[in-house]
Amino acid sequence: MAIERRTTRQKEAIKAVLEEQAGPLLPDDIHRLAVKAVPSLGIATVYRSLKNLQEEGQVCCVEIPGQPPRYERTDKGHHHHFHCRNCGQVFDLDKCVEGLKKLAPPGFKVTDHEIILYGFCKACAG
Amino acid sequence: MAIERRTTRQKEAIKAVLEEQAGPLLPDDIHRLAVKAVPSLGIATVYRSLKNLQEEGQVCCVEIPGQPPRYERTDKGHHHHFHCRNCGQVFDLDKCVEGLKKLAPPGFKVTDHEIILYGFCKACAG
DNA sequence: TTGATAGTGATTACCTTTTATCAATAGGAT
DNA sequence: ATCCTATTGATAAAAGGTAATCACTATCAA
Repeated sequence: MAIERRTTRQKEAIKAVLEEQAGPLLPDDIHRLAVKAVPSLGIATVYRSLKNLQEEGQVCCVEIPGQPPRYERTDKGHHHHFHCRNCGQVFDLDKCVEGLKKLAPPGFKVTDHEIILYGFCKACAG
Repeated sequence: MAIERRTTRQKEAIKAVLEEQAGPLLPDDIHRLAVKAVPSLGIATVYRSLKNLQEEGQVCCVEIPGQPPRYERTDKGHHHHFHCRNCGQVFDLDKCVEGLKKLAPPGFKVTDHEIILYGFCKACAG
């Protein structure tokens, strides 16, 4: 039998943080935000909950090269990311581009792709 | 005064490996290949040489999300990478696409970008 | 309300990649 | 050939992020 899942304030707080936020968050970010709702929340619970939410398909992992994994909801559809070189925050980009598969050499099979833009976000560019 | 640099068989072997290879390599890959020329070569020397070559601008770092850094020559110009989901090897893609800056929201300043294609290389797709 | 047990929090252990250490080796100018 | 010292190789240790441990707490079916 599968393990019985219980509803806890901790899990609800973590899910709420992920619902509210537009872009992907670091475990530490999630912890810092969710602690406002549940002051006793420990970082270990954040990691455990993220793992469970991933297994349940509610959350997925976003990796920016050279940085630890971030997490976001899976219900946002195909999109990419922008990484601000000043504040370090990651933003969602809802559009994509054409012709990516044509970049691969003949004989290569492209299954998916990743696009990351770097620069300065609105707040940091001003 | 700057530190006097000496030419050694180890450095030459590491540089030769990077010259020969098309795509970016892991430190372990470089070590495995360069050991053929200098059997005594230690992994520490690979890391040291890569650091020096980076400072000298001859080598740069390529990061695939979720993987340790790879290294390649800097003289290849603007290009992107393909990561084979079967053999794990990384290949260079010499073309790029248009319209990337248009993906960013108004007010964002895009300075550079990264494109990574995933799938199966010619050998693994066959 | 109670009891079985899933979940929590603090901490330690872990894993992987990278750097520091240090005695020994080997460029290369003289 | 000699000397100075940059470089090396083996190893230990660091760094960063994540998972395991374990006693305690809290959920929720009965």
